[in-house]
Amino acid sequence: MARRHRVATAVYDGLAMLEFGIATEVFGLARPEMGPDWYEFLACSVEDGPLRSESGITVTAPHGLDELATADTIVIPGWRWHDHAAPLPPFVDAVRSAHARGARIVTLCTGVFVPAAAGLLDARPATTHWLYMEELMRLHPSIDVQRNVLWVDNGDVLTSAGSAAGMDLCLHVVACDHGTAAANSVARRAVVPPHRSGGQAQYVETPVPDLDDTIPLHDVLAWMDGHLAEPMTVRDLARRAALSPRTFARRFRGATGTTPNRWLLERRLRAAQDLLETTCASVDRVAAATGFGSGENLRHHFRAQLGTSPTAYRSTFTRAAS
DNA sequence: TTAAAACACCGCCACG
DNA sequence: CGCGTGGCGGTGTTTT
Repeated sequence: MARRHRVATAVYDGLAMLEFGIATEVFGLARPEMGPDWYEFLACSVEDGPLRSESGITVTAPHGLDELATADTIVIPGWRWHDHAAPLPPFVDAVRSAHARGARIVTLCTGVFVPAAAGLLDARPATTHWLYMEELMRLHPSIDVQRNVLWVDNGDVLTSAGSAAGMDLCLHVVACDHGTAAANSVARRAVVPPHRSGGQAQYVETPVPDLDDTIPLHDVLAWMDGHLAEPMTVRDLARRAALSPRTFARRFRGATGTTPNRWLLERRLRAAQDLLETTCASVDRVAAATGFGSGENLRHHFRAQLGTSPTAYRSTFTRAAS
């Protein structure tokens, strides 16, 4: 049996505790229900102490920089507020060589400055907290900075926006490794919403909207979630919300950061993935149960959004669950 | 794969 | 004036 997937999370002076905590929550908690192949979590000091978090709390970690050489995934929480231009050279080198031998690099918020300094993001898309985008573009002009997304997945280097978006990225990583059902289970335990896609806006226009305005929208959102299998048009949804189609579309974007159809497609695909992982229903049946109408249609979207076919996707999970 | 019909999206603008 | 609304139509996407 292969050794467990090792997730090394970097600890340093000026550590952002919330983001470190997100990595701990997702990868570090004991999860016997996930079976023996769950992650091995290593907190690694990448410089000599004493190390203080950005809030002044002193931290010590049980592992050191050398563990990065054996990690399959390296998580880099928010980097200290100073020193964005040239993070610790030994740390940057360790990240570069880990990446070169195939390790996956996952950054939260300003953690992006480390792979950026290592040259791993040149001419590639990446994101960070909106407060630091200008600085990232200035220090690394060749990076294709994505301004209004929650996270970006390049396969080998994954970057995410402000603090809480790190949770969405970590859940995405779990979904890639263990399937959406596993990611949903982690999300449920952490009591966060199951999934926000990478393309979702970093700041929605009305983050804390007044109740009067949004309850109808929330009702519609919940209704959509509960009726994914049924055909629905924007006109229907607008009527359900007692708004004109034009206003409904605008409010929808304001509240969710996407358009109704894209949101629906996300949800339907998620549901389809879930059914493929957890049932043995035929592709046609899965398509019908998730609102795609026909297997052909499901295959089309599966390929466009996820780059595989439903059957291939399922087989990676049925083989892993032995 | 292509074709065509239906639908979604969004800029534009008049209206209250 | 500023602000949200909602109808119109061009363009792109989705479905069959």
